[in-house]
Amino acid sequence: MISELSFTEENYLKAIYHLSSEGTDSVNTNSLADSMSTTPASANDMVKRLATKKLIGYQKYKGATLLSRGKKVALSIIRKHRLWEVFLVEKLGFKWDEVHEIAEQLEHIKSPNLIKRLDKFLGFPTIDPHGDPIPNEDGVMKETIRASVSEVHIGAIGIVVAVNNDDTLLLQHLDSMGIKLGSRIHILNRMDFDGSVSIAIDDGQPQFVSNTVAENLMITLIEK
Amino acid sequence: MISELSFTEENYLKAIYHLSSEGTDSVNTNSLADSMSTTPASANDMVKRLATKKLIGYQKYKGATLLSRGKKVALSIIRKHRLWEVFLVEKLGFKWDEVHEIAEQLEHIKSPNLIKRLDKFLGFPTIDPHGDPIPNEDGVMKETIRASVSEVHIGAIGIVVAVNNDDTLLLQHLDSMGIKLGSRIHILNRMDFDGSVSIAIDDGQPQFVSNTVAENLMITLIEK
DNA sequence: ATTTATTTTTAGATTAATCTAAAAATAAAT
DNA sequence: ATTTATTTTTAGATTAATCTAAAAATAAAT
Repeated sequence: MISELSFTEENYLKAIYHLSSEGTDSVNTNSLADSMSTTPASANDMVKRLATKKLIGYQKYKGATLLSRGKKVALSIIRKHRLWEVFLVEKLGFKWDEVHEIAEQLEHIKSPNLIKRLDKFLGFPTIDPHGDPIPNEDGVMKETIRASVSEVHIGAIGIVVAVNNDDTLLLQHLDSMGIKLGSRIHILNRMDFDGSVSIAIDDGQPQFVSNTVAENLMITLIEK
Repeated sequence: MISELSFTEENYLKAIYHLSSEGTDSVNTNSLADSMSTTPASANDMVKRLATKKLIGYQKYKGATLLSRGKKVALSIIRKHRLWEVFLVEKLGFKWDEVHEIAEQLEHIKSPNLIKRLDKFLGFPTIDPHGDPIPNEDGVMKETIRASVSEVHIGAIGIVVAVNNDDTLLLQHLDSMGIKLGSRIHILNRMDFDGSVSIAIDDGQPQFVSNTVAENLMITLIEK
């Protein structure tokens, strides 16, 4: 068993997990400090502490890597975070972009039983409102494929996870079409001559989006 | 506005609130330390800190009393605690006696919006699964009347909040009748000659309990 | 009214988590 | 191959929350 960790320790493990899944295998002190909004000195202290607890591997000047125990903790935090986000959006009616900060707090509640029951209450979701996969109790999660509407295959279905552009006009256009983060998009057809795409939003009527819109609209593919 | 308080500070304020509502107006260091499972020295340090933050009044050797700011914090923690308990029992199917520890953690989540939405989701409950009243946003709560089944008026409805006796036979008897903490009891009739009482448990069929049982069964009255 | 017991406070330490400033090690540039 | 820049680590401090042991104040007992 892993002895009680502090919120801070849990947050560091989560940060190391996220940083190491973004390419680099070994997480260096500066980027860790950055991601935790603290100083390299503090990050270094914490890395040493987590290493003595055998949660991460660490050699001076060589960065940190999660050990299996640490990875298990990180994934359980991520699982809790994402399940709570589903709860906040689906049950309490929060919007997609309001839930992160609250889930950052809720993810540290310690009670395995609570999470089991919450999971059941929510109908065992496998994806969170941001389109990210929810690890199961063993830390296993579905791989997700993230792509723009301009590049996915015809027939694909995905959840809008980002708009690669914060142009107000584009955002207003998406809004008027009923496209928002979390919308379910079905790719019906693509015109070769101009790259415009025919899509159905949340199983509604087919609509056209221009190539420019399609390029900026990021989705994660979900299984049909 | 009240600056961010630590979990510990919030817990101390809550403890002071509970201790001062149990009779004594001014809470002495030893009982506070007791209730926080810590040493008088620690409690004394915290009392001094809360006093400099103007959350409590404190004079050396004279104990602590909540100031209005401190009382407001204490009541908001209690509100959150009790709302989460309702959630855990009614939505997640926890039993009455499993929720306290989890609610102790959830009560410290900071997001007024979350609590507003949770309150709505739960249907604006005014009483928690233990029969304790839930303060509203302004810290106002219904007064609850706690009495034994042997003394309340005919027609009263209450929630079982305690059994004044830990005799195994009595507990087994209650169990076999389907009476547990949190059960809703409707008092139908009382026999004058022996004090036995006819009750309906959770809107079920009328059943008789002896005067001895009735005397030991504590309920809080709820509005009809 | 003293003595005795209890309660409360103070003094001094400890641990987790943080910081700044300086030193040491590594990586990049000429 | 040195010099320069960057990254990482160390040293020493700080704050919150805790502790033990001793001192001081208050309350209870004779």
